[in-house]
Amino acid sequence: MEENELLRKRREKNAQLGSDGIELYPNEVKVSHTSVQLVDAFSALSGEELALIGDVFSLAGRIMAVRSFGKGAFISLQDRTGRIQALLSQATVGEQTFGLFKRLDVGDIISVVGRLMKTRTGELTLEAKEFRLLSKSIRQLPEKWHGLSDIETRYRQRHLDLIVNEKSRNVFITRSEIIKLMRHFMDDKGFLEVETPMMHPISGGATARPFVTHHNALDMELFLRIAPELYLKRLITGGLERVYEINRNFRNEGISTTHNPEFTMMEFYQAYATFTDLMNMTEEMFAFIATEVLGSPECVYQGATISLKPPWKRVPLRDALAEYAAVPSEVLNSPEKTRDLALKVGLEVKPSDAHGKIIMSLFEELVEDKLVQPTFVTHYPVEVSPLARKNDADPSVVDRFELYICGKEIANAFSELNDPEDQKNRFLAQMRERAFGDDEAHQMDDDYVEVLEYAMPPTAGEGIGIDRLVMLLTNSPSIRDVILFPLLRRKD
RNA sequence: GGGGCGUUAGCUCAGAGGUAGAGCAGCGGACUUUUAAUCCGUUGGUCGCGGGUUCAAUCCCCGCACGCCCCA
Repeated sequence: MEENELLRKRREKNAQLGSDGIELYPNEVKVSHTSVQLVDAFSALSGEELALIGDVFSLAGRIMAVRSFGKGAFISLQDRTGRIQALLSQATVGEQTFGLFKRLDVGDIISVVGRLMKTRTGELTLEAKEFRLLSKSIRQLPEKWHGLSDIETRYRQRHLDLIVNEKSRNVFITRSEIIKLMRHFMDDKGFLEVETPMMHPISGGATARPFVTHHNALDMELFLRIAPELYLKRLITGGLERVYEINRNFRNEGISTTHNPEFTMMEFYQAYATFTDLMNMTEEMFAFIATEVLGSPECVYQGATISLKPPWKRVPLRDALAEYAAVPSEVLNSPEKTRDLALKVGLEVKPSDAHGKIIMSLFEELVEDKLVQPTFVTHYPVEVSPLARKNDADPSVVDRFELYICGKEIANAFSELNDPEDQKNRFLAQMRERAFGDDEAHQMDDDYVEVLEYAMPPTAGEGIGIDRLVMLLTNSPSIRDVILFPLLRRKD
């Protein structure tokens, strides 16, 4: 980075501080409280009451603002919990120490030890008895009032975003809470958290293009996983019965406000459950998390009020096409009419595309956006669901649902296919799709079929897109707002 | 991949074919209770990069890079 004048002056200043015997990057420091602990515990007390407590508080944090007035200065000290005002006055710390303080800069990290007091406007303030420089900054922070708003800089220099933008900080704190609550919810129901491979010799568990990598010692091609599904079902076959995994998936596809090439899923499998059970469980889980995080099962997303209070709407995919796009069932019953409609609405249809695949495309084109309140869309075509169990009454569809909220797919679940012969045939059908040029079609996985031959219990499984859920609960318009380091092109 | 918009000081933003502007930050000074502290003074720019038009381009034109939004 180019050396500008400000940077050069700071370096010179630091050299001077150093040669004056000031340690710029000392190590050990004892901190007794956080800023918010003090604000919460002592804001209600009067100055007289605070005076009785004494010099027992030590804090560390970053200087975010300085308001100096000659022989004293108020600073805003920011730590992980928030901010508190501190007062440095020459009368209290002495001329020499105050002189050192005046050489510090906004952005420096210091510790302060002192007592609590009230200013005449009633603000709780830590009056320093002593302070210590803990880490010297040589770069200027973004502006104190407007903060950092340039989107690109916020993503590329997330540390600045986090220092300066409280909103951004809160999004990631909430993200962590959401995941913690989800773990809590799953653990309570007797699920075991597991970790399965991120590097797969065969890419499977979803229809998506994988990232390819190579293991040198084994001279083996490997794929970053697009889903943990097949491994988790091996664990179900192994008798663990209830497992979940919260981790990254990687899909080699475009980037948008709802897509990052690596994203986080919570995927879980429950033996002796059906996809209907999972609908109930998902309602319960989301309402629980929203209530814990927001205080109620309602949230506002980009102006729309969303109620996560159960029960949510459940609608078979074909009925959704009728209800939201006025597509009659006689069209969906006929492969020819379905194809004609797809062409009419401008979809790209290949001659090899199966009937169910076109129905799915029509749904995505005509219905998805309209599903604002939480909606379970059920009974997807068998052709687009190679790992799901066929519906007993109608084998052209599977016992599957996708959850839509605010027009976005948030979860996908189904009763698992555990008939090894059916599974083998589904893989073969996918191979044919692949031969017709669909490079997202599922690969053949003979090892997985063999697993099913040992008998997997009837099971239902679900994947929940954590990033999208966090977007919803933090009212974030872009997935990049909820991923600390979203993928960007390199900037040289 | 296509279209639209954007890129000017550390940050937030104005600007106009003719020597580049503000606020904040910074620097120097004043000030013992500030709250975007205040007051006086002041430094700081490859106007994203490369070409073209022009006497003259940061501004107009073309291309590229990066970002955002929409579409596929």
